[in-house]
Amino acid sequence: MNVLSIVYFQDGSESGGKRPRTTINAEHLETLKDAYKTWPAPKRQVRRQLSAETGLDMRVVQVWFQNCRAKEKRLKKNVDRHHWGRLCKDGRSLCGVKVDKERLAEDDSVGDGELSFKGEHPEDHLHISLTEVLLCLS
Amino acid sequence: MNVLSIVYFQDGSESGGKRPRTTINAEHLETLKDAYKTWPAPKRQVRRQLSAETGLDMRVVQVWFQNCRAKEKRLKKNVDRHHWGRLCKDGRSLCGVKVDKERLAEDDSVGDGELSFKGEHPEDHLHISLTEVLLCLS
DNA sequence: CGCTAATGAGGCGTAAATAT
DNA sequence: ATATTTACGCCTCATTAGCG
Repeated sequence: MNVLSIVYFQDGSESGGKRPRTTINAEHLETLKDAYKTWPAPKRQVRRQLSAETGLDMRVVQVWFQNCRAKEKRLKKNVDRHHWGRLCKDGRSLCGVKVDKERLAEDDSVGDGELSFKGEHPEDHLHISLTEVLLCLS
Repeated sequence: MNVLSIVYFQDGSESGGKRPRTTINAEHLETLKDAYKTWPAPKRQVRRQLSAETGLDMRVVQVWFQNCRAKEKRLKKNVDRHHWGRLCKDGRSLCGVKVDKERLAEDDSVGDGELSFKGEHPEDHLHISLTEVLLCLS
């Protein structure tokens, strides 16, 4: 049962219909993420500052923090080995990444929760944490 | 609930029918391929720029990139190390994944072009190919 | 013919909207 | 504030169809 809601914009004017989807670019993201690190649930005043800084609507900023908190929580659940194990189960794919259980890593140089890549050339080598991968894959 | 969308053609006319096949000439191709080299999956803003630059409809540009990626993938059998190297170059981040060149994998059990994950428990272990990761990250 | 522009189904991520 | 749902944009994949 969808109801057309009245949306109050920053300038005080009101408009019918939904707020158009905002695209948060990399620059905005940097500012927001930075703020999030030190204060994941900022009060109105801080949000106002962020809003002015980025040019984003205060409501947009608020929703972003809400979603970011939700995502972080979701992510923590994902890191739970049970979830991870479930994703890998039976060689099912995760975001197109197929798991090959027959070829498990047997070395000890790779720490827990880490991914290592060994390419043909040294500059191709890579070491990232599982959390980062999940962030990327999520 | 799908709704038949109105398609706006290049000449400005609109119709619910099919879009006539666009002929992408050599000049367009050069621009697009050039852009593709540095960024195979451009965002809306870039596509808009390309669209304005060539005179092609934004949708046409988007489809071209989609088809181009599909073609590249179709043709690519083995991993192109240059592509990988370019992505990791200078420790830049890709999709939020930071590359730590200081922590290269030194074991030999991980084959070329492969990623290994070693978790706390055996069932958490994972082995995926670089191609799959690239596909996922692309 | 081969090549490729275009389509449609289906999935994913996430901003926005709504419910609790 | 959190939890859930909805809507949108973009992607892939398989197919279809138009042009040289």
